[in-house]
Amino acid sequence: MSQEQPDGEDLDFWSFIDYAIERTVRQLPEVDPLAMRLVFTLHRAANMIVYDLESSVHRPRGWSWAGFRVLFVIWLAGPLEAKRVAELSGMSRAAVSALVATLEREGLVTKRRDPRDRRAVLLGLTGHGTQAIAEAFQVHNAREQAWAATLDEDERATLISLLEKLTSHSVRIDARHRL
Amino acid sequence: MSQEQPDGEDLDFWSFIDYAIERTVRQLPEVDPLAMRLVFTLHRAANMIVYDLESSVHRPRGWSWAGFRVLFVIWLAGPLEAKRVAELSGMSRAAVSALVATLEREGLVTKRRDPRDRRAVLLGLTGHGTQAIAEAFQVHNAREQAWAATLDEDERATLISLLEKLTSHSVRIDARHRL
DNA sequence: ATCAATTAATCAAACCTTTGATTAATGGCA
DNA sequence: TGCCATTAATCAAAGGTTTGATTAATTGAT
Repeated sequence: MSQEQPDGEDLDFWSFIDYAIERTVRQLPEVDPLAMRLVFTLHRAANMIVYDLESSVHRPRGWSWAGFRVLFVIWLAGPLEAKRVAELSGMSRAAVSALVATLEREGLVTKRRDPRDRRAVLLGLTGHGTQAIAEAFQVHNAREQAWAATLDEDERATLISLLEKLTSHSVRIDARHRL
Repeated sequence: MSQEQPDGEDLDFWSFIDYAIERTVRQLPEVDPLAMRLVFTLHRAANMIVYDLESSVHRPRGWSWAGFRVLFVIWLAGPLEAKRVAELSGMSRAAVSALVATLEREGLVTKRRDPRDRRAVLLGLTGHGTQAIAEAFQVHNAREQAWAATLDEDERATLISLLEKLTSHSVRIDARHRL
């Protein structure tokens, strides 16, 4: 038992993936351990970075990660239809709608009906919103730089390139995406 | 205007990042475009894959992505303290607590007080839960393989290695993490 | 010109996540 | 032994996300 089945209680955040792969492959031989490790590690990395950025930069400003993403899109590309904001931030229209209600309440975002299409809502930033996102983004990017500094310049470029390859081929496997 | 400031309304999911970097660097010269692109692309990739896996594999089974992650941890390492489940799945104890309430209601997970430490709750899978996660994981991994097939074997190994380097050095920048 | 199909935003309901607080249990130190 | 600090799970409150439904507006075909 002690050699055959290592006690799950001894596992920690870092050791889990190796254990998981070993156990899974043993139980389900047709499982692809490399694919498993790839998705697990990618999800882990993104989660860790997002949690760090959100808790160190955005929450202290009263924002959420999602709120920051919407503010960022509107800052750069606004005023913009809510539908487009949803697309550019990778969220659903319903999520943007609920989120914008919060951001509007906080005096960061403005909403008005698009005169050219009465179905559509145009989202813009208030003066305060513009100032706040410009400031926050600098702090955010400084933190991004701290993370990116873990890799050298070549590694960064490689990582980006591989991730871009991964995402751009999503159409090939008909990946589900938000509407 | 037409050359100087491309209309935000022409942007789509794929073109946004280039536009965002160009615009940001122009407004805030000290911004590091590579770090920006790295974090953006990583978050995008993880988001796309998770959304695809969740909507194609887990939601049809009545599960959420988070539910799947908890079931997976308990399947492999359980029975296990809730605290440990939280650590291995990268969630907070409060999140696991709320999630397990749902999974227990669905007859997938069992909870009992740990006789050795009355504060702790031991989480295990029901027979049905065990069967369900084993089946779901095979479908899940097949989908993971579809994603991973976008890259060749060497690229996969490189990507994993870079992501692992990125995450393991989180301690170096004192990254915030869940308690 | 009319109608049906499509589109945009929001709603409803359920679930997931966060922080800090709460309650109960444990461990270590004096 | 007793007390205090720490620990574990849950609670409370607020907010974020999903799907399908709803309401209103637009578009395209006849």
